[in-house]
Amino acid sequence: MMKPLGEQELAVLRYVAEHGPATVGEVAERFGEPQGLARSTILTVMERLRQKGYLTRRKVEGVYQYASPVPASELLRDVVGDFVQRTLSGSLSPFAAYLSEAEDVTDEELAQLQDVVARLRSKKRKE
Amino acid sequence: MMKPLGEQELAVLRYVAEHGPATVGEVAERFGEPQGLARSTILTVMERLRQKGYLTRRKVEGVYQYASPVPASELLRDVVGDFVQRTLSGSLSPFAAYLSEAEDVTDEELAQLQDVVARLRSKKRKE
DNA sequence: TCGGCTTGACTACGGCTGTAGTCACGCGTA
DNA sequence: TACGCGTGACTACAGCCGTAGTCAAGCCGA
Repeated sequence: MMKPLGEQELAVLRYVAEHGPATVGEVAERFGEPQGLARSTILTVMERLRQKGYLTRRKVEGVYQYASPVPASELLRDVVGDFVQRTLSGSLSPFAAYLSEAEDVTDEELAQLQDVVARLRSKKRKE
Repeated sequence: MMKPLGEQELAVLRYVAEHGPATVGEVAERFGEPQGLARSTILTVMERLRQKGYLTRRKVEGVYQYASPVPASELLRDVVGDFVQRTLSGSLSPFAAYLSEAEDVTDEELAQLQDVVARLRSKKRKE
């Protein structure tokens, strides 16, 4: 079970996971400010993420550098898994239904999906 | 934008959407009790869902029958869409990543996915 | 040396969600 | 008729999350 993450929390976590180790000041400036978030807000969120184990920090030249112990891709994969389990009770059909209505699937995403479906099929055959 | 739904709220909504119109008493008995939820809890949740517009009700022989205005499948599809937008900022890659690790994809789900990917491809070609 | 800016810890507060108690009302039965 | 039971409205409360102010300490430049 993942500890639950709020929407904003995840957004911040993603930012940190994607933009390498960063200080609160950096995140506040580059991520928070554009969205009108106060520095203290970013600080609070990051500290909560650390408490939940999603971020670690290390003092470098007097200031804390925060980093995600897992890469962003893995993080998001887990988030999706959690969503499928908790919210869809494990069923993938709703996803398929969503996809079939989805408007803007990029070529790349489509290719990824196709690839993964093909892989699942061959795995299935082997079983 | 969907009004946000809590996890439990969605579970109840799903139950009602899938098991036709039902009274609070019925939902409490068949859905709530097995999970140790008090009748008043179910009532509160259902009323909140109604306030948010996810449920409607109609008095039938003195008692309210609650129903979902949209079928469960559509509901879940929208929930997925909302998740993809809000949480993944519209990107499908994390979902592909999840799938490639997924353990228990049923034959049926796989078929659905394959189908939908094929459909997306042909649609793409036409554009 | 002193004042300002950066940093970090603490505190706060409102809203949403999960959970539930309580109370009043109406209907059916004893 | 009086009581019990199902039903529904209201109230409550704790936890989590989004948001932020404030304060103390340290560092750097005037």
